[in-house]
This record gives sequence, structure tokens and C-alpha cells, in this order.
Amino acid sequence: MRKDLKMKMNLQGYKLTQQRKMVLDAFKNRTDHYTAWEIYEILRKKRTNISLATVYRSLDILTEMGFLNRVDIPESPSRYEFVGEDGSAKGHHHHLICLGCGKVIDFESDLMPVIQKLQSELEKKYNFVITNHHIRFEGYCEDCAKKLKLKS
Amino acid sequence: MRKDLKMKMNLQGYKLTQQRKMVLDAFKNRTDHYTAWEIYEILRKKRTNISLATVYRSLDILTEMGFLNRVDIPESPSRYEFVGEDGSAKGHHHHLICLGCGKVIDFESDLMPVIQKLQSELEKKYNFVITNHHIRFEGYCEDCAKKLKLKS
DNA sequence: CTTAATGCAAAGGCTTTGCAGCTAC
DNA sequence: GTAGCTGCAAAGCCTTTGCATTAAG
Repeated sequence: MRKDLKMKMNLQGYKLTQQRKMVLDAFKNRTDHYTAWEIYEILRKKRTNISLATVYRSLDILTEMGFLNRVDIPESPSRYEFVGEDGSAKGHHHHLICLGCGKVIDFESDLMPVIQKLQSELEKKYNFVITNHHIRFEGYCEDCAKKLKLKS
Repeated sequence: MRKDLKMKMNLQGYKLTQQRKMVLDAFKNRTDHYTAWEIYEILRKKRTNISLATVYRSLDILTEMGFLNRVDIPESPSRYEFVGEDGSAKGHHHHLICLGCGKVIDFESDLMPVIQKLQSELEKKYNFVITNHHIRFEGYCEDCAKKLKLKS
């Protein structure tokens, strides 16, 4: 498994460094979505040495490798979620995002077949190479809604 | 119509200034999606005087008023699209986004009923106040795909 | 008149980069 | 050994903000 990981990275011309291992490991046994800064803090609390720049660089590469997935959040730093070392351990899902605090909640849906169909129609119609899609809901979580005095 | 606009803004405690009018007008008779900087340039070419800071502030307010809609683009400045002065002249649609150049293409879909249902389920399940959603496809337009030598 | 909006320049937040020294392979 | 990686600090990019001046209602 570790061997496997190394092999995959080497195949892409990347080295499996201590830092990259640490960043990827930080996601294991965690189910949430983390910013670069949060990963940096998690690792520092473990008394490991890593720079924020390296966290950014590692997140990039691990995302490119398909081990992580980046979630872009309006007016808030990007967050990353663990996908799996085999590229698809975590099932397909979508996101519910709090515009107040940046919290991300995963949810499942059965829209895949419709979306797939739509995707291939769009690729043809607009000559696009589509690499991914998302269905996303945005709003305010209970706490943030209270703070803003929004009626739920 | 102009009167109407002024009234709406005053009701929200906003003044209808020359600059805000100019920014909103820049979207009329245009169908594309523009960054703050692009709007700034469009207005400067017309020999009008406006600062970039004011463009940002105006885009914010006009979006809050519902006249514009902001489209967040990964690793690229936000773009704005015209909705209408009555708040909904432009029909509901979704976006196909080029990760190479930031280009945005609108498309229609008939997913609304499914999405509405999903939204109210999510609001209940997670105690969220959901304010909006999007269905979005990302990838590369013909030109950018060529540059990156992606096979379409 | 009085409150809010503008312009300018400066600062802010997140992210990337240049470069000398250091590791993985 | 040597290509690629790291840490550090500096820079970059988009966006926001403080403040004196100006304009809207």
C-alpha cells in the first residue's frame, strides 16, 4: 500500500517525500474538509516540521494525483477532502456549503445518470472537454443563520 | 424604469449614483460574464471616470440588489452577469466553465423540479437556510484544450 | 444640509515563486 | 550523483479598506 503509493507517484515523476506522506496522512481517519492552513496546523501540532508553502505544493500534487479533491468556496480559502489512495475510495457526492463559516457538508444524490447525459450533450454542443461537475447548494448553517438573524 | 431603479435602491438605503448607473449599464446589451477589471476597462474606454474600487463596490451592491449575479471561478477572478432590473429578466440557467481561460457558457436544463425537492430535503436534514445552488460543469474549451494537447 | 459614496493609495488574505541548501532514488 | 523537493521570505493577484473630498436626496 505504501509501496503502491510510491510507485504511483514515481510514475508521474514525483518523489514520495516525508512531507507529502504527512499531508496525505493528515486526511486519513478524518472526514472533514480542510484548508491548507488547517493542515499546516494539524501537522505542526504533531511537532512535525513543514512549511506552509510545502503544504500548498503537496495539496496541489496530491490533488493532481487524484488522492485529494479540492472544494472551492466563495470568498473563503479552498478546502480539500480525502478521496482515497486508489483514486476512488470515497463515493461520488455533492456539497452543501455554509457561506458564513465555510463549513462543507457532503450529501449523496441519485442524479448521476441525468448528469452524465447532460455532460455528453454539452461536450458535443460546445466542443468542451469536461473534466468534472458539481451540484452545489449554498446558504447558512444553523449557527451562522442565527448570527445573521436569518429565519430558517 | 430609471425612476423605478432609483426607488428600489433608495428603499434599501442606497443612492443611485452616476457610477452605479454606469456599472449596471455596462451590462446592458451584453450577454457575457465580466470581471471587475473588465468592467473597469469598458468604462474607461468610454472616457468615463471611475475607480476600480468603486467598480468592486458597485458590483457588490448591484449583486445584493439582485440586478447582477456573481459567478465564482476556480483560480480566477469572479465574473458577473446581468440578471435584470426587475430581478429576474434572465431565466434560470447553469454554467459551463473553462478552467483555462475562465470563459463561461450558460446552458438550460430541466432539472429544476428535482433540485427544488433536493433543496428542501437538505434544508430540513441539516438545518440550513439555502440561498442558492448551482449545477456546474468544468473543463476546457476547444482552444484551451488544444493548447494543453488534451484529446477531445 | 447630512449621510452616504467616491478616489486614491495602502493594506489584507490567500497563494505562488525564487533561490540556496537538502533528499529521494 | 542529480533531478527534484523543501524552507524561507518575498512577491503576486484579486479584493477590501481608511480617509479626506464630493455628491445624492
